[in-house]
Amino acid sequence: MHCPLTKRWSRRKEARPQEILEAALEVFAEKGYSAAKIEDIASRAGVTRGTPYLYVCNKADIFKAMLRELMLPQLGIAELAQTPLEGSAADALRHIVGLWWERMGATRFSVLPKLMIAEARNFPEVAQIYHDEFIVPGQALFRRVVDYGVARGEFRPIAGDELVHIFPAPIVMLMIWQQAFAPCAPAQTLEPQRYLATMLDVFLHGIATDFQRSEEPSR
Amino acid sequence: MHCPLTKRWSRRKEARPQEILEAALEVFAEKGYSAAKIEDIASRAGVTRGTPYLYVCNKADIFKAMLRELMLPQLGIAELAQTPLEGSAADALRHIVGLWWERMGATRFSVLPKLMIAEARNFPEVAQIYHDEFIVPGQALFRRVVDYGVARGEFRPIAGDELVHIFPAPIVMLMIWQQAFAPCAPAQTLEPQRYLATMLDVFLHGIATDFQRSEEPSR
Amino acid sequence: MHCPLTKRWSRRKEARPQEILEAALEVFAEKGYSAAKIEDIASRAGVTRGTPYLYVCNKADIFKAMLRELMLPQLGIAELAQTPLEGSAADALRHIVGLWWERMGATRFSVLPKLMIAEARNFPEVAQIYHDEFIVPGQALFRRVVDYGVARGEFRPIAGDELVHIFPAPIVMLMIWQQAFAPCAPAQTLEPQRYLATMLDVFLHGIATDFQRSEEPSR
Amino acid sequence: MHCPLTKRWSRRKEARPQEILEAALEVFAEKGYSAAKIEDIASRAGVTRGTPYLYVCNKADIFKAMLRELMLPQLGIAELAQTPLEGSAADALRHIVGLWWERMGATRFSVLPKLMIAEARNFPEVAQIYHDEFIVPGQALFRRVVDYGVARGEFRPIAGDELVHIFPAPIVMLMIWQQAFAPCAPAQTLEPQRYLATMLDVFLHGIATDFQRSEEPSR
DNA sequence: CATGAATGAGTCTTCATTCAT
DNA sequence: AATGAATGAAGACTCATTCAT
Repeated sequence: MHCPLTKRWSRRKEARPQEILEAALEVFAEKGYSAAKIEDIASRAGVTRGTPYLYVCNKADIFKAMLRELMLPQLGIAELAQTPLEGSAADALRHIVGLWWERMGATRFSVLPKLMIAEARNFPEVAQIYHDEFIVPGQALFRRVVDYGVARGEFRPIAGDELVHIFPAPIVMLMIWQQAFAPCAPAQTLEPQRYLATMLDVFLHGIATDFQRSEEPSR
Repeated sequence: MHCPLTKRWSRRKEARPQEILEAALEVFAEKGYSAAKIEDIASRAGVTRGTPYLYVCNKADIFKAMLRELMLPQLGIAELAQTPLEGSAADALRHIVGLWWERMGATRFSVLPKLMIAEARNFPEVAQIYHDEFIVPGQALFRRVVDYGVARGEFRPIAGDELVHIFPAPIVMLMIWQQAFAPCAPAQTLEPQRYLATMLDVFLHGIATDFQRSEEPSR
Repeated sequence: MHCPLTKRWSRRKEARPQEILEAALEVFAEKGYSAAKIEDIASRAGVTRGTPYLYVCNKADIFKAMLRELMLPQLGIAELAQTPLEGSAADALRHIVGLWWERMGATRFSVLPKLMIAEARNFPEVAQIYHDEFIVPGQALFRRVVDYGVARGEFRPIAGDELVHIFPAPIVMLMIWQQAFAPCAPAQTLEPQRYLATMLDVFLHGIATDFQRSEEPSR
Repeated sequence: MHCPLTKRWSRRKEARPQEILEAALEVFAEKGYSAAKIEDIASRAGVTRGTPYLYVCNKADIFKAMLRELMLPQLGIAELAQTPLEGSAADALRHIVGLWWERMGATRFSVLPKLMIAEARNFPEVAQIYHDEFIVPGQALFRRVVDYGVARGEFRPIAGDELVHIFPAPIVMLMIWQQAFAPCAPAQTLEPQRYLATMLDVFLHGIATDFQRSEEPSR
């Protein structure tokens, strides 16, 4: 028996799918895929058990839809990859890192790496999409700037295939830290801006040519 | 059934408990905690459903025991942390990275980061142990060497609190890559030795003093 | 919501109720009662989920209404039972069988036996109606003709209580065969007219008096 | 919390599957496939919800297994089909009908026709098995005897393809009557032996040659 | 009248856990 | 010590039914 004192529900056909995927993002972020319960997602979206099934066909589908339709489009990697390069390559890298953090690290999307790491093996096709539509374009983005810097004589020629993995690693690890381990070290707060600045400092020094280095001291 | 806080599965019969934890490691690595089935662990250990419960009181307990009693001890972080420092700090860092990869990255323990990232929120007390007994000593290890290098005039004085997060990130990401995403990019094989060498090259250049840098070119 | 015992879905708007019952007939015929979905019925009737409930108060009620108000009236058993008997009883039987097939066996109502057989136990009151309004009058019809034939000296006096079950059995089985098993034997097509002729031949020979038999060879 | 005063269960590995299929037979017979609940089957077999899944993989599988492993083998149609023919064909038919009733009509297997009629469309592959392993051999059995009777001059040459459907129809209908409609007509009890005798009388007269008929009066 | 979003009771199915053997 | 049959709580999913629009 329900309590008829208030509206039981209202029609939200337009908004519902989005609301459900947002709720799914939160719950999957907290529990991981397997431990998440549909009912948790539903109630966090303000609906009941059956409602998600009006929009998706099963649990795996919620997961996939959340990644495909909520996360990847809003990260705007592809678009970012086409910004014209002009001026200092170092500045371009700083700019990209800043944007990336703004769009992802500082948002609810910062769970994405954690989620994908946890579930890549259980959802190979989702992992593939993440790889193809996020990792690869992200690496290409860095690659482009690094090559540009090398061409300008700003950066040393360094093994690029490895570098595109190495460079983003600290940024991704920062997201993961905040998602997973921050509560374990309440004393030690990692301030993102400082962290990113340090990381950029080290990396830019690390790949700068000697000429550049003597000229342009660490900001 | 109570789960005593002390070591809970005494070694009743030779290798059995060890075998179960090894099997648990494999299965948890593949599926994650929630999706792993006790029966899978049991049969991979060559026993049946009921047997794990002779040594462990529930599923969570297998997970914790595997981490605390199988993984952490064998990584030998604490011991590593006490190696005497002499000679070049850069060499010390290279040595540590090499050892770390050898003991962890190249072994079945390389799933540890993935597992902990995935389950930290669901097992806060395990995450705490991982943090206290692995992350913190690991960071201390790096910190010690970096401070040593700074004292020697080899490294620039750089924000250490951030650096100890930044430095290990690419190494951890390499483990995660191999565990989670390598199958997504079959063409692109990441050769660990090259990867680690590149990463050390960039980092050591990145934190070297200008004096060092002109004197000792990137190996 | 109450389900009144009287006709419960008044014809509010022209043909709608009829359409829904026709659709229900098709869906129940295909799936059986339990496996049929209201939505299937609705969409086959060209309306949506909620519409049937404007005419009917629940699923069971659709089933009952379909049987009572769509099928039974159109079979016209009661009316058939009053045809005057004159001339040969054998011809009367042939006539009745022909009519029966025409009105039921060759129409969409030929699912009726299958449906009732499947659901009699789950819908005892519907089964009772089917029994009282279809089986009993049908048997009475045969009984009347058989008695007439016996009185005329055309048929042997045979246990009538059994005969009225036995005689219709092959006709009913033909409907069932076509509804349920025909797809299992695509090679073997059972031609109804031949089938009914053979059945009549056997039965009429079977109940004919010896006198009749020698006089009037099988049609 | 369960009541530990009595054994919760005992191991019945050998007997369980059989018990579960027997229980399934009863429940499916009462409710039909869709309306039957696994839990009903389980509790009728004296076990709990989960136990059937130790032996079958899902509900459809219970249904199929019950038909394939419990019913069809015990009906022994194939074996029956090989009894040697000697003496009167009429006697052979009487014998077969008697055996058939004994083995099927008078047992719990008499629900088989009802079940198959109800579910043939939902389980086409089961219907096919029923057709191939029960209907076809059964028809072949009758065909063989009828042909034998024709060869002996005992029976008229009659369209055999139809006859093999027609002849068993009243027997099958008797089973169906008892399963589905008997409760609708409590006054009218159909005594199987009388029914079968009447049916045999009519049929044997119906297919007898005139010569036979004058010679051997309806017992 | 009709719609169709939402509900939530009802089932199937899984699997951690127990315990008689 | 080990087994594995059985348990039963938990969770995914369905669908008859309601009701705001």
